[in-house]
Amino acid sequence: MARKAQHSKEELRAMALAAAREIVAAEGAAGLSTRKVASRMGYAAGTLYLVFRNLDDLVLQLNAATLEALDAHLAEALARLPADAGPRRRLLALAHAYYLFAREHFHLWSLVFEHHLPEGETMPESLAARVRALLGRVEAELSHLGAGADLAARVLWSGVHGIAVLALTDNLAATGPVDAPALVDSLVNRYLDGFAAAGRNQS
Amino acid sequence: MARKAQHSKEELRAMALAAAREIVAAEGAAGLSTRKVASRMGYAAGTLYLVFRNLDDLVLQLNAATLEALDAHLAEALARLPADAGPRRRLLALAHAYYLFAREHFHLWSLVFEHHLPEGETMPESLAARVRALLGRVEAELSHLGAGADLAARVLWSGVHGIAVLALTDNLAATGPVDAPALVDSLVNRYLDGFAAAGRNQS
DNA sequence: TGACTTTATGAACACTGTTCACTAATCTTT
DNA sequence: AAAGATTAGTGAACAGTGTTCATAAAGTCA
Repeated sequence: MARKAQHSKEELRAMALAAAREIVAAEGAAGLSTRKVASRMGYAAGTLYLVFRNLDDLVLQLNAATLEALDAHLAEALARLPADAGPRRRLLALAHAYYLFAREHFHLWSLVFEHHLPEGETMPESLAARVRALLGRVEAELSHLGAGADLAARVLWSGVHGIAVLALTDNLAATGPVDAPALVDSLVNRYLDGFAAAGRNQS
Repeated sequence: MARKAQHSKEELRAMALAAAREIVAAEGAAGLSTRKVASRMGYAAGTLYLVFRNLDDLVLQLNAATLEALDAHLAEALARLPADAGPRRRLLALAHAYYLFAREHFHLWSLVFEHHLPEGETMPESLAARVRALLGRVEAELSHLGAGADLAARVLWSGVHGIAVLALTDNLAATGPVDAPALVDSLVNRYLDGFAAAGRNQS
């Protein structure tokens, strides 16, 4: 052994992710650079490459952490609900919590969906697992629908995500003021109503 | 006057947008650079600044063109429908056409939503007008709902957009194979069912 | 002390967006 | 035809980017 490490690799990793998180939160994805992350840690840029394959790798790990925080945020929202709250109420809570998280952590949340991995490469399992966990939360609240719950979960998840994207990137604001929570309510309530109606017709 | 222009400013603008479109379509937003656009036109990079304020400005104009192409694509889809097709059928056609366009022109379509304008700046009217035109198409098919048509239009538009985003960026694929058109069908049909049911209860 | 190992550096490379002094080609005027 | 005016377009420069890698510094062991 030689040159006692100031920080273990695990510490370096955590410091880099924390620095990157602060930068993205404050300046957006465009403000992120290896030199800026490194200098915030008190290291040279080259040091990052001892811990990450490249900047893409760092972003992927930051995104996994963001999804973990989102998951915790959703769990809290559910915990605040009365114990006897029904599925619809719980789904609405999840949907609104999702939108609030996206708004509060806009840049970090954007990075998750705007970071395209290089052609052909596949999402690392660490990230995929986090996505599954989130979707699982929605599926759990829809299990009473029986067959079709997984489809409904994906529709609602995507729908709420779409509302957040368009509302927060001003792509809807061009058409007048947007009340995103009202859109979320309408989506969840009408979709669930429709699902119930369709079910009655079939049976 | 001196040094007869090889191309008028309008021609330069069109050439630059065409070059940028090809680059983005082939390599994605990350592959776009002023030098690459210029060299494809047979000009130096500096020339672009005679026609565009900066690269952001070029991207904004490219995005306006992309939305124009999307609008034409939607118009075609409606035109292919039988003249007696009802609103639901027309809405489904619009939704599926939107998804297909996003899939076929993935990189160009992504650029529209992933290009955040600098903090505080507002979307140029040329783009805003195109967004309004697209949303107007959906609203037109929902006018039979009376009050709440504009809300429903935003919900459906956002929802279909969200499905396209998550399906095409593999953020849902992590949870197993995704049949995006089936998600679109479910969203539009159940939401309209639910809207009809809610309307009955109120009256 | 000398040999060995590992940590971290910082210079180098090829690239980026953007600016601007300048050239070369054309038009206008003499 | 010659001289002067005008401008389209250039290309070098600047500050920044991600990434690599020889090298220096600092520690351990014999």
